[in-house]
Amino acid sequence: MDVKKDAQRQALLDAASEMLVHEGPGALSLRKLAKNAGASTMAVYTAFGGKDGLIEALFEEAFDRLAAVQAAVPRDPDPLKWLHDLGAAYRSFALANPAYYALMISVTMPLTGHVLDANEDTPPARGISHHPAYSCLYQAVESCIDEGLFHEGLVAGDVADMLWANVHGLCSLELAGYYASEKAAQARFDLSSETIIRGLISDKGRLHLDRR
Amino acid sequence: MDVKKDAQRQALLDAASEMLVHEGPGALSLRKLAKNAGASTMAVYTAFGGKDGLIEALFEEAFDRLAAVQAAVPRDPDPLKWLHDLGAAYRSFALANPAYYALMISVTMPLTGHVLDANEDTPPARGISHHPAYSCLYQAVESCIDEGLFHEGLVAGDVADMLWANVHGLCSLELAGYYASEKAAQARFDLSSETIIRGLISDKGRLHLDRR
DNA sequence: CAACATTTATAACAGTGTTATATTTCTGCT
DNA sequence: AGCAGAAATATAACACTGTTATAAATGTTG
Repeated sequence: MDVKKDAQRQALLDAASEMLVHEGPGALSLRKLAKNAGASTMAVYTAFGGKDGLIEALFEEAFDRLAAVQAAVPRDPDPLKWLHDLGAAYRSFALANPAYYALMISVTMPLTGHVLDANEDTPPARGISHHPAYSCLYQAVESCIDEGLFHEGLVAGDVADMLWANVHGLCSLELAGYYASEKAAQARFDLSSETIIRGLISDKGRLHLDRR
Repeated sequence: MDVKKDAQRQALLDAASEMLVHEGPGALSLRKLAKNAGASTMAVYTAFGGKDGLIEALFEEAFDRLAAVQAAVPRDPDPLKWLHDLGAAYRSFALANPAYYALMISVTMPLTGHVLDANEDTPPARGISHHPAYSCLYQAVESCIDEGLFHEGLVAGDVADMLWANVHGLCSLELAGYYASEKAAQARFDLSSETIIRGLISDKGRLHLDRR
């Protein structure tokens, strides 16, 4: 019965998610999880192959949630506005789900495990570039380029990567408590997006910006 | 004898640093550390108060190393060039010391421990804004503003924070393996710094840029 | 229905950080 | 100097962790 197996797997995932959100990634132990989900410790091994598999599953769920948040952002006719709203939604997600966000970072930069060696085969970009969580951002950038709002020669993927890295840096520092207040963090966020947009737009984009 | 105590403390710190660099943060166990340093497990408790204290000490050492790298960057007469070189040096540090860099991130965003609650008192910005590792960046931005290269109304601290967050985001994603190659990562880095500078400079700054 | 495969539960194993308990060492004062 | 008292040590125990072996129960298939 695949349905029963999937049900148990989902129950474990839900319980793990609950523990993750309420007690943080550090409090996620297999024994407590099994107790909370009303299962045995071994269930985690048959369903996920071990703790790493469970973390990976939670990692994917985090990205799915982010993708849902990004997809829910209204596609403003002005691609620059859309781009801005996507960034704000990203930050909202990070602030609303700090444990998930911490998990997303921790898995890609494994602290509990080992440091990535140079000779270790890292899955190419972890396939994030092709994840739904990324596609909205990519499309918004593409729209800006198609409408000639940006400078000549800019490649959508490069620009999207840059924007992603920027909001990621801002959010991770904010969650780490680097900024004195949420207001200060918001100010950094606004300044960043404003500055980067200013650096990207061409003269035509500037015209477009004045006109709206 | 304080000198003896400090010597033992330094020996433990050196051994921990060695283990951190060669085996990653996950392999740093107190028992192995004590064995490597030729001491007892309790020595870590008398010297650092526990593993958290040790991690904190390594964290401070990481920032000190970063500060040294930043301070070693030649202070180019052109503050924009200086700013660029500081960013490049930051990335070099992150790539050369991935374990230390991972530690810097992990402590500020405690994964092994708990997630920061809203009611938890986070030391204001962890005092990083006043750390030597930050001051070069701040001074370079200040120079740009003093020379009128940037737009009116920009505050040095805000701009420095923004730049820090940006390079941090880029480096952490690069170390996480998000980019297909080092060349791709370099391209993102160049595009980012170029775009942000373009977004910051005023018309006078543009003139300055053309003239050099 | 019987034979095989899979998934459970229980317990054991090898680790971890931390703490308790003596023992030793060092410090400071008369 | 010598002797309290304090501090640092070493050893072992404790409560945990993820993982693995073993055996019983369950499910699947010919």
